[in-house]
Amino acid sequence: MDERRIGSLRFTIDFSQPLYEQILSQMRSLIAKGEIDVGEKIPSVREMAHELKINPNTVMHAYQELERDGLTEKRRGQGTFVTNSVTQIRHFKERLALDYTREFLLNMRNLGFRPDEIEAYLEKLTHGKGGL
Amino acid sequence: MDERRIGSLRFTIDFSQPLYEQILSQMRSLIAKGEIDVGEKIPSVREMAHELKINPNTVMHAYQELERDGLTEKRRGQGTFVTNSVTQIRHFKERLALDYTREFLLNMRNLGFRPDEIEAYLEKLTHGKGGL
DNA sequence: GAAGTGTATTATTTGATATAATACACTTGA
DNA sequence: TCAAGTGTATTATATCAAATAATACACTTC
Repeated sequence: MDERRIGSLRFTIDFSQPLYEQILSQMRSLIAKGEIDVGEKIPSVREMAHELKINPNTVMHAYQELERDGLTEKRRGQGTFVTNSVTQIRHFKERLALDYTREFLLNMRNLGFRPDEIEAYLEKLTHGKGGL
Repeated sequence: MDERRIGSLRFTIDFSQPLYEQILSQMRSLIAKGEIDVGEKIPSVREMAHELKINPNTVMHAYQELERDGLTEKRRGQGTFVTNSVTQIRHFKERLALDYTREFLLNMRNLGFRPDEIEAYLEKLTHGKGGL
């Protein structure tokens, strides 16, 4: 587990997942939660690679996925910027939320849980002592 | 997408995931839902490999995980059997349900959803027209 | 003892992941 | 103008997980 600060952003890298996926998911989260502003510049490929001590190609991989998500736009010679479209970001969140929820429901149903049981279980876990 | 019947069991194999993981998750589901009875014999490594047209070693991999889950017991010269312990199976379901739910909550929170929003979203999706 | 079990070993292939080194195209600003 | 900083592309290499292949061994049942 390795933690690095890049500008005002905090990144945590380990070896449990592919590096580019870790960058991708953390960047998605930062943008989705508005911790990076709309239109704001994100760290350059080279800076990110240098700070995280990984290869620029690996960062590139993550950044290309971000653009496919519609979350960023690249400007040659300038850098990579979060999209100005709040709508784009909202759509991304809706898309991913739907994916996550469907996967969760499928997993639980494969264990034999019925829809009402799933809701009850989630509620119990959410409201339980200790939270989460 | 390839579908095979092995005895009374139905298996579906594709190339979206590692083969042993597909066997593992489908077998887990069959046992968890009681579609294979407690104490019942499951297909032999060789039979499964032959029917699914894959390598016995790959089936072995999945079966070893099943045993680590506490869902099966192996008897040399006889075969692999679902555990007789209903408690074991219940514990496995509780363990996995907790994992799935925690992962789901983490994913949603990373998108900026608050706990009450997550519950509301799940409920909306579950009770919506079309189901699932 | 033959047939069917799980198990172990060794070798090989394939694809995803990551690194490395380099070069090119574009933009900005001194 | 040109240096510095951007994204991009290419080629080569290394590593590891996943899967296959071929065999052999130990055990159980009939």
